[in-house]
Amino acid sequence: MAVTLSDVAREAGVSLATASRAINGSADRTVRTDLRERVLAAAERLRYSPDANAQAMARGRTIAIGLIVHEIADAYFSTIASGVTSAAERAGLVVTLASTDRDTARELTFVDLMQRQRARAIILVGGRFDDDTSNDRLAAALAEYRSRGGGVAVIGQPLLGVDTVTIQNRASTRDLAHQLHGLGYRRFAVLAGPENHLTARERVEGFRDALAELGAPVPRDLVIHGPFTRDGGYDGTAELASRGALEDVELVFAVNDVMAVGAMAAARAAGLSIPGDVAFAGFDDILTLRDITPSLTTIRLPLTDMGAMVTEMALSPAKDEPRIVPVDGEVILRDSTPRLR
Amino acid sequence: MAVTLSDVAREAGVSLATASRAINGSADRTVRTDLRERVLAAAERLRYSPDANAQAMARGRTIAIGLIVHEIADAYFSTIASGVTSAAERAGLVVTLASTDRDTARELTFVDLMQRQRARAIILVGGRFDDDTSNDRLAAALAEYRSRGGGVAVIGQPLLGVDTVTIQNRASTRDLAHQLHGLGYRRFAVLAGPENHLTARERVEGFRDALAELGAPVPRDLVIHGPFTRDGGYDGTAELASRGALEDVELVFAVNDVMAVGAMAAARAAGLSIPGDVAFAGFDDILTLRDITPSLTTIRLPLTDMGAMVTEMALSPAKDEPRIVPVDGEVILRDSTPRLR
DNA sequence: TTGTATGCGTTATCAG
DNA sequence: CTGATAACGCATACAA
Repeated sequence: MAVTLSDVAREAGVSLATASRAINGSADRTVRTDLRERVLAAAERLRYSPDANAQAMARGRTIAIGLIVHEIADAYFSTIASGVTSAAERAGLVVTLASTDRDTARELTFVDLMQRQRARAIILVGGRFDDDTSNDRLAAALAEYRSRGGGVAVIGQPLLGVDTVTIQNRASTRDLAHQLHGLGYRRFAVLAGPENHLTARERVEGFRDALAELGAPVPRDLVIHGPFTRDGGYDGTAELASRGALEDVELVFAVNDVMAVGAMAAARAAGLSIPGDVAFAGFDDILTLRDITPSLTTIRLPLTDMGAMVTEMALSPAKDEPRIVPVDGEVILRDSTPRLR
Repeated sequence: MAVTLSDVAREAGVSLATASRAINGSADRTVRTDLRERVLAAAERLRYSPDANAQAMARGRTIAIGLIVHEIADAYFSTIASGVTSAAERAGLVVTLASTDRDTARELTFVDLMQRQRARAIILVGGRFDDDTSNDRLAAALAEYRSRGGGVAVIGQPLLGVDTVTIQNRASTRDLAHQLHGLGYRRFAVLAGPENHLTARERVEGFRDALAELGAPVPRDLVIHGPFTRDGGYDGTAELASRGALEDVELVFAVNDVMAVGAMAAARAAGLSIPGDVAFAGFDDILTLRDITPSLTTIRLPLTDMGAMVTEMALSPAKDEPRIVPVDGEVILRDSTPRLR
């Protein structure tokens, strides 16, 4: 059925080996021009399509890299994914995508799957959880994958023993806290995300620590935990509103933008005006932020670049100690947090 | 280096064939229990990981499906992609992702790439362009891929000769036009997207035709063409504003949501209030819409479901005529288009 | 039920 | 520079 390289060779009147060399045509152009052209013509005529699986077998390496994200429909992840696909294309590789829906068990399953696919590298993106068991399991799986020659790089916390692009969460939210304080804000609430989500936790800690030092601590009961999603932001704010807490709060900080955006929707639904009655700030600077009103103060992350960066790391050797690449967030003040006093 | 099935067989003291049968363990459980267990134990001990490429060769089929989208960072595509990855996971398949940046040439390249990967199926999502040459070329590539046993399904216009999930663009925008007319709107402008983009064109035509029939035709100079992106919406609206055209216009219809959202940002930048000075409507009902203000009137598409649907089509036989599955859009009236008179 | 032998489509080794 | 031929890792007819 399928036309193979042997067919091409026969059609061109050369040996299999010559056909292979002519078509691959890599570094060693050790094939006579007329033969090469005959082979190429034959391939064209027969509509030959090399079998990547067979090539992978013979060569001992594939052209695939695995990308594992929490949720591809989320703007944060899809933007990073865009950076990954671009970098992969540049490197002549294809990316195999897996979306775990934040299920650590599924993460493990997908690492195994990529392993079986003999992917060149695995890229894992998404904050880790405070769960030693699952982190250790994952670290072990990745270590084994690496021991078999695969490359690994992660965007998240550097606790998997592999190359990591890590966001300076604490420093960024400290910075944000200082700037907001400078604008006159003193009474804050925090939509803190899941308690065991390390990214969320770091962001909260940086924010609260800085504010405590500044003499404007965030009361414990104004730190609301919930899902790291839009609805998490919405529900958390709805809860604050129903408690009447928002009347005393000047600014709500959500640990990521989608939460902040959901939070603003909830505030509006509760009849509050933004930023008149309450101000908001987020984290990530996802692209869709440009178009929400009022424009949201946030911390910008170079998401696409991070995708490209993590891809290059995953593909480069680095045999020694795991490399840690810190990424700074840049505070962007916008209309959602006007000067207060 | 790598541990192979032969290693497992030797370790378990059985033949290669038995080891294969024990580990694959498919329909025919034709291997004695004690042997099977010995093999499984050996595999576990040796940390055996089957080579998917070798399996693909031996079996004659892979477990990969190819997904080609215009831009994975776009909410429309990433939501569909989410539906595809879910459906693929359910089917025990992995998805190889390619983002073309709306480049038809690259689309062709990726089809070829998926072909080489011997992907089980190819899913192509994104509106076609009015460009017979590139469409024909693509159709030919897909036909060849199918003739080699691959499945193909598309979300877009049914002009590639393959199974297609097609959005009822005309009917949907006609419906929208009627409803807006019913709300009292008479003077419209349209952000029409690229002139050669078929989805954009269909949406514009349905909208304009209906309005013409209703006696409220959209003047040609209020139909602005531009990119199918957020910035396309922004720039188109900025142009309308700078021409002073928005003073006479009651409602701006953008052929997709990201354009509408960009358009609203531009209107605000021009000092207009929404919907006080001008109303807006979009198309797609992307998830992020929930959180923009005012909430945007649009036409809802079941994006995730469409992703699942197109995956199932691509994976199912259907040897006869290409199947066309129409998807209806549902008009959702929101705050951006209040009753006018 | 198990084992042997062959083939899958390429690349790479090693002679000519 | 070219051509046999042996891998690559696994599945599967066929034989035992």
